[in-house]
Amino acid sequence: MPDPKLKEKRWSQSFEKDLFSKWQSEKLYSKDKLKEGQVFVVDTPPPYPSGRWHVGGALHFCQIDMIARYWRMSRQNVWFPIGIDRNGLPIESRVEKDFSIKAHEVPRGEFLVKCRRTLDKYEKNISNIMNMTGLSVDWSNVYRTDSPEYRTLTQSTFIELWNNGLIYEDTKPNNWCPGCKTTLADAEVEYRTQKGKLIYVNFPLKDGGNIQIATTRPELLGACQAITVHPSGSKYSNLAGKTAIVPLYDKEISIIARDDTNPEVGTGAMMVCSYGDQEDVKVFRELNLIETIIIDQGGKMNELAGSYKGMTTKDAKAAVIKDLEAKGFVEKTESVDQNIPICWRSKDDIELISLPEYYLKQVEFVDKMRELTDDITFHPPKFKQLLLDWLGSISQDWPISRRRFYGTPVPLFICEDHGKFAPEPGVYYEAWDMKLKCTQCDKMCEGDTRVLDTWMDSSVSPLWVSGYKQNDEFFKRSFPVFLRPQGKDIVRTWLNYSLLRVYQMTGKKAFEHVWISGHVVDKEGKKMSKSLGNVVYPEPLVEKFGADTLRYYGAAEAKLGSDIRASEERIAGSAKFIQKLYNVSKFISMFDDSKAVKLEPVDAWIMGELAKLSSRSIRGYEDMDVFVPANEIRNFVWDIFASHYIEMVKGRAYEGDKSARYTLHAALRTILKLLAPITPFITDYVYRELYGKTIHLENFDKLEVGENLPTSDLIKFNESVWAKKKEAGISLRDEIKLKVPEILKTYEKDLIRMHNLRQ
RNA sequence: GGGGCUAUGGUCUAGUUGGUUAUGACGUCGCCCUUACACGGCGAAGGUCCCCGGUUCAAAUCCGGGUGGCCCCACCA
Repeated sequence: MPDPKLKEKRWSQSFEKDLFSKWQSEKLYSKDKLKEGQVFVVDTPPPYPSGRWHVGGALHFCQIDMIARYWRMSRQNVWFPIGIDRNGLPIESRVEKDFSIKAHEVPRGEFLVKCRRTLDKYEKNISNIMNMTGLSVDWSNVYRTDSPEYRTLTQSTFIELWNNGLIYEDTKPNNWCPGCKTTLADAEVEYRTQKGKLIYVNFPLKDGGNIQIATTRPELLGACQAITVHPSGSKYSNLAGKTAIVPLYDKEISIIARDDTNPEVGTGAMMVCSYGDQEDVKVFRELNLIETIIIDQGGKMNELAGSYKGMTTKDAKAAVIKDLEAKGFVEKTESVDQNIPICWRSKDDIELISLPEYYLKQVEFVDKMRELTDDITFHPPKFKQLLLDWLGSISQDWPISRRRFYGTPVPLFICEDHGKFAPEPGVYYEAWDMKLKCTQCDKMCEGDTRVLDTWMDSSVSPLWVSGYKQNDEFFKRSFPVFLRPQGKDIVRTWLNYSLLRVYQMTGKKAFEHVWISGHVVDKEGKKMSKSLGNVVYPEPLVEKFGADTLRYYGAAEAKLGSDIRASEERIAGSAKFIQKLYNVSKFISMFDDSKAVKLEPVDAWIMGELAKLSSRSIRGYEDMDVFVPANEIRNFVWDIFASHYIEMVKGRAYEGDKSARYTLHAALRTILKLLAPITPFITDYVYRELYGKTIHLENFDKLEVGENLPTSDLIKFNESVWAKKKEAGISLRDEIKLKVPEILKTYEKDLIRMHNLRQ
């Protein structure tokens, strides 16, 4: 048996580290390597370092890397940048937790330093995992959204929009998180279901009698300004125009007829308080009622709540119910399921409070956004609907200011005489900590103390990575961005806001393609979370199985758009394939490569099958679903190439047959290249050992698709011979008397030898 | 309340425009160290393709209804 060129007995993940440092020192993925002409930019999601990454984050980026690697081998000029998203609430709540402090209670500068250091710490964890898993990263070009340069871009876009009137300030009721003490956008609101109490309260009428109201928010009684009833459909319709008295507060309010009060719901009469829900907001605005805010910014009752002052809303609710019951106002109490709006970060209950905030116009852009989506290819197509659903639900402009600290400062300054003004764009303004001369007088003016919603930063990432306002020449070659890959959970935020912002700045769609993946969940299909204790971390898995195994698992486990259930058992299964690939390579490495010659029939057959494999795999890659090539290649390598072709051709290969040796190597090169985006380590290892250069700068082979291939007949025949020998109780190398069927006559020579057939 | 997605052997998963005995993996059970590989080879068992109805010569695949799961939206006071 000839000596294999591949010396190692088996593939070991310990070879991976070496290869990764080679890639880095050879600058394989460097931005400088880009050539003239169009650049295919991947708007890689900048991960947020506010905690340890679980295996889902790692697999998500591996998949994105596979796509980027495919396009790099296929279209060459691919820019795959890595950024880190570092602004906003997540890091602030992390720091508040880690240091047991409240952001509002420590000096701002000190708090910012703590945030930055904590970000650095968690960022290391992420970059470490990115390196371990073999991402094709150019670390010399990493960007951070909290850098002065990036924040300058965010501020420049803000200033331009402000000057164009697309950003305005207004005071309107908004989602308020009492824990974070800031306004939130609708996209930052989540919902929690809970059992609540529906209280039926009798409101006395001024003229005698009662009107009954069902409410889940009795603590808001003090802010009650009206009662509405349907004008005709309700038993209370005839009370419209009368006056009722608010229990406990002895305040007179009117009963008003409104078409949109559903007579079927509750008692048919609704109390309107500022603010229980969005419906209250609407009624207040339309009826011009005077707003009474009885919950303060910390989520506690204020003096307008009377004797309940200082209580949390929860305590106040209990106290109010008790008092109502004591005084005989309560008719009955029912238990109901409620959907409570909560903060995406702190999970505190959200209250509706009005404060002056800055808004970016989005309502008037919704139709345009819809139009843009028609010109973008979604992978998988079905997830386009996620975006359309969200667009359909947009009913108000985007509040973009946050009363927080670690974010891009609102770049506005306030002149006592001339009002607010925006400075010149193109420079970074730490507005809360500086003064600027008014544009119309000599006064030095204070800057706004608020910061921008994080999504104001991350939504311009497509502009940043394509060189907008930094490098006009590069921007021309790379915009619109070729691909936006992201998870389905941030469609309503990152995707939606990016399309909006980029359209507002450029008048164009941000992306040609959008790739949206499912989640990685635990083995029962549940979301991973620390509180459930079901979090799987990637580092031990990489150490145990290697990056290629984990990556292959991430590609082959589920079709694009489906969730992946993390399972160590199944990762172990992927390791087997990596090992199989190594063994096949090692076998072929026993033989010298050979020039193309006239191929023997069996060799021509496998080249035809290889061409089919190649075209199917590439079709999968072009659809950006790595599931397809991963499984196609596996099935081919294992079930056709190794089991049948290699067995058939072995004899000739040992004898030095040129056709066999050429075909073995040609097939191996094609297989390795097709697999290189998914398993970049083992493919590069073998390619370098056997062919003397890196695989990652190669192109895919163009092969002629074979037709009328005898594949199924060959497989069937081989299986029948194996079965017969087994039945006869003889070894596979023993001779057997068997005729090669007519249809396989062309392959007779190799078949006779493979099975030791006696004719 | 509305909408979307989904439902395939013990577990996970494929199935392009409907077409002969439904894919593969993991696991299970036999037999085998056959000159790349025992993290292997060969073989086997295991499925009413969620349920009901319809279209069709023909449906896991299309249509309608139902049930379960996941997700999104919404003003149930």
